[in-house]
Amino acid sequence: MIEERALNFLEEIIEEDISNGKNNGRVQTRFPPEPNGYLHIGHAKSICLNFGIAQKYNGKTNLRFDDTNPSTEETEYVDSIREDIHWLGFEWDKELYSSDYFDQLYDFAVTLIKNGLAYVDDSTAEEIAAAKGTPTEPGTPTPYRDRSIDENLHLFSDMKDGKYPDGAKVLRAKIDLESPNMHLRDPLMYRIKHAHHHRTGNKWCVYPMYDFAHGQSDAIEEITHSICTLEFIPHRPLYEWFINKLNVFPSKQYEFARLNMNFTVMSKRKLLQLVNEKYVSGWDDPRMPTISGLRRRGYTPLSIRNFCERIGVAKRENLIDLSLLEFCIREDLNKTALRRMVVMDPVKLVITNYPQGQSEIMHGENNPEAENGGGSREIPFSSEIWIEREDFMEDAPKKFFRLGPGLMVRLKNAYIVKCENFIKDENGRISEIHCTYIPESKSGSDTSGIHVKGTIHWVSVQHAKTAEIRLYDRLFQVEDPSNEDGDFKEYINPDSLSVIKNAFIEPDLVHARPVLGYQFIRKGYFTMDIDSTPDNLVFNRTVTLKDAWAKEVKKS
RNA sequence: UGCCCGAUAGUAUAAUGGUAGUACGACUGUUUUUGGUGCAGUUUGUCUUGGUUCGAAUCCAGGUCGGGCAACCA
Repeated sequence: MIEERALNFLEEIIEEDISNGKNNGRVQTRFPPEPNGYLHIGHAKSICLNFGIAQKYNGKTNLRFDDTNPSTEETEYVDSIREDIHWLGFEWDKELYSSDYFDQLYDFAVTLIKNGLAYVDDSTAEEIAAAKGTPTEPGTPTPYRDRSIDENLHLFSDMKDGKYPDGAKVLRAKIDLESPNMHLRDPLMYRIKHAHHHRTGNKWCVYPMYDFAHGQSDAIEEITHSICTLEFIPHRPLYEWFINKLNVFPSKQYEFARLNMNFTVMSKRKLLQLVNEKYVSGWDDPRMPTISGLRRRGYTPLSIRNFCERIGVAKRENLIDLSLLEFCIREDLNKTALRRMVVMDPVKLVITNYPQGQSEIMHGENNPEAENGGGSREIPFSSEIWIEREDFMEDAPKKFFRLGPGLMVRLKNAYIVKCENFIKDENGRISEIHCTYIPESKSGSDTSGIHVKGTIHWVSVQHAKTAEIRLYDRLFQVEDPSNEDGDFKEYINPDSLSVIKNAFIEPDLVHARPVLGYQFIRKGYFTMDIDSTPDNLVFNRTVTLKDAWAKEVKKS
């Protein structure tokens, strides 16, 4: 966990409320997703905020599905949302649905009608929009605004009873058509939708709008602090108007700036497009900023919670650097990931003075950050090994601390070798590197007195197994795809996924398990993908290691 | 050209009238059997113009810039 930090503005408000004895010091929050898509890292911010605040101030958090629009909502999404919140490490108090309150909301609407504060409007959507005016011009009443209470009561009842087709009528609050706040210009409360609802089935054909459901749901649950994102600020007066006119529990709404991250998109609508149009394999594609995508990519719940802590909470728009998220996962995985050796772009290295056909067992620490190295695993060594092609250069520059003619390196967990020769194929490509090894330089019992600058990873040819490795990069080529000209999908990074079919892996990795994080030494952090089978192991790259050499190369 | 919200290093976020700090990034150096990790250090900031005050990032006024608001979406 992160050490103590200054309170964010919401915590300041809450501490003040508590010290003023507001709600008897009770703190109740809620996380209110609409089940019309998968949760993403932006939701994680909201989850950590709502659940975190409740934990911190001895309160509780409800999970409430905001399911007032039957045409977009599905139980698949409900299930994924529940799973993701649990995986992040949070437990909700009550699991609730806005649809639980449909009867009560209907009664609220009737109450408002009876008080002359709501009316049934037969106008079309276009007519209503036109009569609302514009931000700079006041709205005008439609011909139905002054219907009698009795008529409104009957019409609304008939709406509920299915006597009208979709769109024929709506129920509107009677507030102020000239308000500078557009949300107060007689907002819609109910619309007719003859649609099947994932929970209430065909019971209803009228459904409340968000604005008539959200605040009252908060009130019913006696939510003390209703935390939402900035775009709902102009809704707050309406939120309070309903609470006031209905004389229900006075929940208070507070708004913070949603998370934006560079090189990705964060709207459910856009993410759904990527899924539907097959730019990615699904909501849980490891390139997606969804919780399920990050999970499959190898991110840990702790890393995401730490990230949400570090980005802070405020009211100004922000665009968070992807590098902070990457820092958080490296920080966590560095402490826990098992170190293994994998060669992805192999070239053969032959040790000419090591007896052919002979092999020996080396030992490698599981994790140098852990106590006692986290234990060790066995690594077979022999006279022919695979190394990375990029670890050899025919004309090595001065600062290249790897292999080249006459150069020496340490083979990780094994011997120091010296390059004596190399062979090229007919295309001029290096096909084999010939080295001699120094028998006294064995790891752990090195008496050679030789110090080399570089250490490289390797896998014994004779003992190597293979695996499929999926390398991921940022999904978009530009920092803020939504803010570019044209369709955001034009900016998808064509190299966001590259697959290596037959990487050579050290034998111990056949025991790899999903969920665990691995560090393929010098290559990055990896995790086993759900597509993996014993016959075809598949690993996803979670994130690369920081690479000072790559920077050096880039500079020149 | 209405109403609302906001503006502190490259990116975020503190300082709540009294020394502008922290994290990430970038850059140095150091350690290292991962060019990883660790450690040490450097760099860069209060949108603007006035005002109040002994003192302003903070309070006030004007301006500038950014964002939001006119879905039978949430």
